[in-house]
This record gives sequence, structure tokens and C-alpha cells, in this order.
Amino acid sequence: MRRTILHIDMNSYFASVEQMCNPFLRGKPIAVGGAPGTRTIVIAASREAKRYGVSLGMLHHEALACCPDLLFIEGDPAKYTDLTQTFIDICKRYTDRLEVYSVDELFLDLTSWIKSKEDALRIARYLKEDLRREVGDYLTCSVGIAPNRMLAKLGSDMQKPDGLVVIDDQAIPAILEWVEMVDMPGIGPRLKIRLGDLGIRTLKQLGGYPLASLQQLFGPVNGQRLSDIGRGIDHAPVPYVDDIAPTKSMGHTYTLSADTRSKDEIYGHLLRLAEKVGRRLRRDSYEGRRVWVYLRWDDFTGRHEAVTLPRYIDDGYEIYRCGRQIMDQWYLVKPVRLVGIGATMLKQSGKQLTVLPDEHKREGLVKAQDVINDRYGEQTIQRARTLNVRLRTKVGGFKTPHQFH
DNA sequence: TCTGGGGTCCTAGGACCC
DNA sequence: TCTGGGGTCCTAGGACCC
Repeated sequence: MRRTILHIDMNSYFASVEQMCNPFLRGKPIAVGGAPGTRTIVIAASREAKRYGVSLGMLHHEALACCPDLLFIEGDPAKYTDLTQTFIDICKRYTDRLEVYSVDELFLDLTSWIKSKEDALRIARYLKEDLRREVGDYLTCSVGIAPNRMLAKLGSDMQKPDGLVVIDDQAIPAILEWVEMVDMPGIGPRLKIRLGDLGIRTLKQLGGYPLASLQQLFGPVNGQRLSDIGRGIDHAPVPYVDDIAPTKSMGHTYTLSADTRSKDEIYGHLLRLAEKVGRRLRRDSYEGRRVWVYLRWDDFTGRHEAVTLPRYIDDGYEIYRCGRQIMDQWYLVKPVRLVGIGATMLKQSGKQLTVLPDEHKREGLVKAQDVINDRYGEQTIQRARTLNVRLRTKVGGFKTPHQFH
């Protein structure tokens, strides 16, 4: 069955939102990044900044070298996720098969509603018009329409900003011939190098390569996946909107403002991060049975270790104790630049208050902490995938677009 | 004043059981 | 007593995504 998949990609999302909320920033080159004083990189650049060559992943000083007038804005995840929810709500009017792929990307399956390419274009234009009207014309999106997710995503990438690209059956052969590996989602820098060594540079060459060889080189699953990519094949469905995959792991990492050899300092961060993990576990009603810790040295190598517990936990201090037990064995061979801790082997807890008085007391304390920290606590970038379950963050001082008109 | 932070999936090897 | 095979689970590490 021929499908009609839409991919929606918000253009320069974080930067555009900042410009939309603050008219002073409009028309100016801005970069969104982490808090001042932290070692941070550019995580979003406005189109004005991109024109100067500012790009994602750049260091502060690199970005400034490209564009001396660049304005740095500290990111406000709550603001972005809140707005994303608006997009999701609008898109839900068009289909119940919708996946929130990230905070600024959505996949929609419109197969049931569409008979022709013209239908698809018409619906895409309605959708874009809805977004424009209800969110504001400062934010634009690029839309790709294709028979599968991979090609739809490719399509949305082909025209920016404010694009609308249909990749139909006639267009596919040309796409496979021209598109370079580097542009394909699923083929990262490492794979690109390995494929290049095999003389494979375009999708068409990849698709023409013997499947058996690809599987031998990259494993059965990855080999098949690569071969499919090369032929423009992608059978992955767009799930139903309410069909949310459960979270499999939760963790936090922190890059120190300066490298350290002090275990005390590391443990301080470890405790803070572990409490953060615990709060998120409880907030989303999860418990974990495995705790991992990670240190990254100054040379960017690192050490990782995990421990499996006899029971499930969701308490930050317990998580910290497990992590610390591991790290107590470690010798700090080099200065440390990053500390991380997290929980895996998660299950949904569906937790009830326990009867034992001591436990009860502990749980009450934990709950109070959650409330306080959710209100005043740190900015946790939520997985966009969980957005349609709940959006807890409230946006202070966020102006809706029509207030500017 | 080199390189953030949040995840997922696949692979390969070893342990263990039948 | 020796030998083999299959299946499953666990774990570390690598690659990728936004």
C-alpha cells in the first residue's frame, strides 16, 4: 500500500522562538546555547546568524569569530516544549497517526485521507496555514511529503525555510542518484567514512551494493538497513498518537566549568545529578534496577560502569550511593571534565503509598521535594517523545504571537 | 580559552540452562 | 565421562539521532 507521510521540521526552532518572544532579537544574528559560565556550544542559530556561517555545535569563540555581533541567548527548554505542544495539538486535527520525533520535528501519516499528490499538497498547505495563524508567522516550518518517513525527512530538508517539497515515485530515482550520504539520516560520520572506503558515495551506489556484503560488514540488521536506505525503502510505520513507547533509561551528565581531579567535587555533582534523575523517575512514575556512572577525562576518553540491583529504586540518594560505590573503586588517572549518572532497566511503577511508617515518612519527604523542585528546579530538557503524555512546565513571560500584532 | 546534553538501537562475547 | 548444539539473558561498547 502506497503511503503518504509528512515530515514537519521547524526552521531554526529555538532561535526563532526566542526572536518571536523578544522583538528586539528579530532580524539579528543570535545563537542559543547553555548558561553563561558553562562550557557550552551553539545548539541553535537564527537564520541571520547562519548567514554568517554560524552553525550548530560551534564553540562560543568560534561562533563569535564568524559573526562578531552575534548575540548569545541562554536556552529555555520549557518555552520550546510548550510551543511544541501547540504544534502537536494542531497536527492532531489532521491525523491520529503522528509521531513527535523531537522537539522540533513531527511525522504524520496521512495515507487514509489522500488520493493524489494534489490532495497531499492541499492538506500540507492547510496545515502550514493553521500553524501560521495559531502560532505566528515568525515561526516557519519546512514540510516534506513522500511515500515513507526517510524520504519525507529528506524532503523537508531540501527547502528551507518555509519549504514544501513532494517526493513522489517519479522523483525517487533522481533523488537516489544525487543525494549524498552526508545528508541521509541514519548514516553518520563513521558510516560515511567506511562506505566511502568501499567506493560508495551516493544512495544509488549504496542501494546497488550487494546486500550480503553489507550485512557481512555491518551486521545483519544494519546491513539490511543500509541497503534499504540506498534504495529509498523505509517500512517503519508512524505510530498512533497515543501509542507512546515507554522510556528505557534516564540519566544526567554535566560538564564541569573547569577540569578537576577532586573526588569531593565530583561527588558533589554526582549527588546533584542523581537527585535530578530520582525526581524525574518519580515524576514520570518509573523505577530503575540498574545504575550507571560515567566520567569523561580531559582527553575525551572516558570510563563507564554499571551495577544491577536486586530491586527497583527511584530515590536520588540511593542512586547516588550506588554510583558512588562504583566510583570509590576508581582512580582518577586524568583530570575529569564530565560527570554522569543514570538509571536503566526501567519499569513503570504505578506506585502506591506504602504502609510501613518509616517508608511512609520517606515517601512523603520525597514527594515534597518533587513539588519544590518542579517549581523552582532546574531546566530539564524533556524528551519531546513524552510531550504528548504531559507537559508540566509553565512558561513565564511567554507572549503569544497575537500580542505583538 | 578545543568539542553539551538527552536519548535509542545494534553487535558481539560470555554465562547459563537444557 | 566426554562432547555438542541451541536458546536466552546480560553486559560493554559503538554508532547514530536531535
